Parts: sequence; structure tokens; C-alpha cells
Amino acid sequence: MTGSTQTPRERYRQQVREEVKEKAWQQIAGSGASALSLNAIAKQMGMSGPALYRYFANRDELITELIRDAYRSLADAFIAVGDEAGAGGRGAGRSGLVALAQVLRRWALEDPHRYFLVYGTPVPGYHAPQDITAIASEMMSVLLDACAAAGPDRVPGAQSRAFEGHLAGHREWAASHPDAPPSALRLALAFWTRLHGVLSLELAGHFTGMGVDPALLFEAEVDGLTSR
Amino acid sequence: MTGSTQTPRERYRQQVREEVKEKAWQQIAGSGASALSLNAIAKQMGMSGPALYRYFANRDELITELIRDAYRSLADAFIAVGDEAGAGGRGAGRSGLVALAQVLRRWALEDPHRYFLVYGTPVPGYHAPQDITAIASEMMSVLLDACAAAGPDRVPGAQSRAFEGHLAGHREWAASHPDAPPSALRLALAFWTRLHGVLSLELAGHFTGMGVDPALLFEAEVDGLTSR
DNA sequence: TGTACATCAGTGAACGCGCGTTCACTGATGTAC
DNA sequence: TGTACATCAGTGAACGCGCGTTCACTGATGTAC
Repeated sequence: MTGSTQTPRERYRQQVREEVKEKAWQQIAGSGASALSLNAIAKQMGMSGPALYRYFANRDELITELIRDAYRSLADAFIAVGDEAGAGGRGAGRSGLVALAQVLRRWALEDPHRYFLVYGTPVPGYHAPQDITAIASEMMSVLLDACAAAGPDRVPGAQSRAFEGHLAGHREWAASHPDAPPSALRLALAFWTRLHGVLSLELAGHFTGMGVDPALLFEAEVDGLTSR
Repeated sequence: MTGSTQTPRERYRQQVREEVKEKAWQQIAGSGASALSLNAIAKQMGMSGPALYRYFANRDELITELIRDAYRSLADAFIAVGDEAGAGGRGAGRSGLVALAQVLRRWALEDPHRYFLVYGTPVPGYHAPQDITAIASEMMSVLLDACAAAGPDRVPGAQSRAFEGHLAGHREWAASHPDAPPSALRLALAFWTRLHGVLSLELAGHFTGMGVDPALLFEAEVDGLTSR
């Protein structure tokens, strides 16, 4: 990806950058992204604060990098499922959406703070650079593949049909699938919003004390998207 | 609510508390809840920092109060719809859910930062006091009313039926409606998660640049919950 | 293989800042007789 | 109506803290001849 040969110094730089990010995630897990402190990370690594400026221009660049990595990890997991589907594996056909849903849920539960960094309350004044929105598009493309393969008319309702009319005229976001029917676009959006609805409420703790098993609720929502 | 008579001093205290909260919301709108600063609020009110400690024990108490007010405002709006329905007004019968959905959406769009304070990334280490969870229960009770009035079998799917089996045995959260059928509980949860799914992604800006109208998507999701 | 130079990681001091919170105090407002 | 006292809002100074970031500098590592 980067040059095939890599000097020892480059290798070292990259290792330290990785370690900084690792400690950053630990810190976020403890006190949230807004409390992320370069000085605290440096101390944890046994270095002095200013040393980190050899590796990151400033605090914002570190956060951007964390967000990028978070997106990347989810996108890669999605793409892996998509490839299996393409090869006729367990992600193929109508079960492709089920596989993607499982991947999404696992990714979210694996590290809730990472989930919230991407899908939670936006950081005030922060705007994602273009390469990050490109990663989001990669994910959407995999999702659209699965939706197109799932067959039409999965999301019922009169308004849903009306909404598909709107989508027929507003499909910039689905530029990777110019031939996908509006019903597939509708399905992709429902997949995205319904599953994030369950996950964000679950991870924010809004089900604790209710006695409901979020895993079963999630399953039921996936089923509602893929059956009938 | 508090004593019917109120001394001028009490009245004044309450006015100042209100003004503090008002400035706090403005500040949250500008830089997020984590950047909320008592000193900055005081300065904005033309007072010195320590003065605010006459009105709030500390920063945490102020934040708790803001969260409480946020919950309260949504719950009150829900209850108002519920009362109309009880009086046979436009919130009655199957359209009750539609009215609640509209209220929820309006409340969310009215002040996105307020929305995120309640339903966004949880504040690390913060636990809501019991009286706040009680307000959440009030809302859920109104929602369950509407779901019970909407009739059975609104959310299709095999797993959905299986999930209703789970709900039949786990209905602590619906203690206010011991006689509501599991299908009504299922509907309430779908209402909650699906609409928050659309709203949280919309308010976090994940639809910007996609060309999709979130209002129509929301409408379509509401329709999917209330028709058939 | 050895020397001269360039590159670069990391340090420690320093700058300016704003934070939450405490404390002793002043002055205005309300209360009791 | 007037005086004596208690209550309480607000001030200003101070404490300790940690933050991001800059700067001049040391010392180790790599490079060129």
C-alpha cells in the first residue's frame, strides 16, 4: 500500500502512531472522546507531552485518524461479507442482509465508544474530510448489493411506496448502483435506520432495567427486513 | 406544585435558575454539552463565577437539571397528545401513533442538542437519577396506550412473533399496561427504535449530501408501523 | 571501515488559558418586636 | 413606624489543576563519501 520497502525509521514511526491511537481508544473508553488529551496519552506511554507532535500535527488530526480507522474497520467487515456473497458463500442471496446485520451488530458491541464516535452525537464544529465520506460510500455500496439481491418489495406500506417515488428521483447517494430499483434503495435505508435505532438505544443504555433482550429485538427487526 | 404562595426571594431565585439554564442551552448549542462551563455562563450573565454556586451545588447538578427538563418537555408533549386521544380528539384510535410520531419528530428538530443530550452518546460516568427514569416511564405509558388502541399484528415477521413470546415473559417496563397484548408491546418498541433510528442519523447529519429527504423517510417508517 | 554530516526522536521549560470550587467578606433585602 | 437582627445574593482573591502548543536544545540514528 505504502511503498513496499520501508525504512526502519518509517516502521518505528508507524508503530508509535499505532500505540498512540491504542492509548487514545483506551482513554475514550474511560472518559469519552471529548476528554481525549494528548498530554495524558504521552504520560501513559512514558513520554513527555510535546513528543507526540512528532507524530500528529495536533489533537484534531488524531481524532480524525481515529474516526477514519473506525469507519475503515466497519467498511472492511462489510466488504468481507460482500466478497463471500459474490463467491456464493453464506452471504449470498437474501441471507446477505442477515450477514451484514450480524456484522454491524458485532462491530457495534465490540466497542461501543467506537460506535458512538461514528454514529453518536456529532462533535461540534467537526467536519469529516472527504476520504471518510468515501469510506461511508463503500459501505453503502455493499449494502446496496445485498438489497438488490434480496428481491423487490421487502418494506411494505403505502407511504413506503410513495417514498420510493421520491427515491427514484434522488439517488445520488446510490450512484454505485444506477440500475437498482427504488425498492432496493428503500430497503437499504430501512436497514440502516432501523438497525441503528436498536443499536444506538441499546448502547446508550436505554433498555437497561426494562427487561427486554436487545439481541432478540435486533433479530426481529432484521427478520422484518428480510422475510415476506 | 411548590407552595401556592412564594416569597419574592424564592421567585427571584427561580428566575435566576431559569436564566442560567437558558444560557446553558445556548452554550450547549454552540459547543456541545461536554464544553458546558459554569464560569462562562456566569460571565454571560454579567456575574462572577462563584455566584452560580448559590443556585446550583455544582456543574453536575446543572446538567442533571437540563436533562430532566429535556425529558419533561418531551413527556409533556406526549401526554398532551394522549389526553386529546382520550377525549376523542385527533389523537384517538389508530391515528394516535401518527400524532405521537409527529410530536417526537418536532421535538427532536426543535432543538437537536436537547435531543442528543437525552438520546445521544451517554455522558461517561453519568447515571440518571430515579425521577428521570420515572419521566421516561410516563412517556412509555402514553405510547403503550396508543399501541393498545392501534389493534394487533401491526409488525409482521416470523421472528417478530417469536420476539412477542419473549416479551410476554418480560414486561416489567410495561407495568402500567398489564393487560396489553405482546403485539402492542412489540409495536411500541418498533415505534421507539425505528423513529429514533431515522432521527438520530438525520440529526447527526448522516443524510446530508445523500439527497434523501429525511422527512419523507420518517413518514414512510411511521406508515409502516400504523398501516396494514 | 572510518569519518563528517544530516536527519530526526524526544526533553524540559515556558506561555497563556480556562476550568471547578472554597473562602472570607460586603451590602442589600427581609423579618421580628 | 422604627430599630435590631438574620438571611442571603454576589464579589474578588485564591488554590490547584490540566490543557494545547511553541521553542531551543540534546543525543541517538542513519547516510554519504
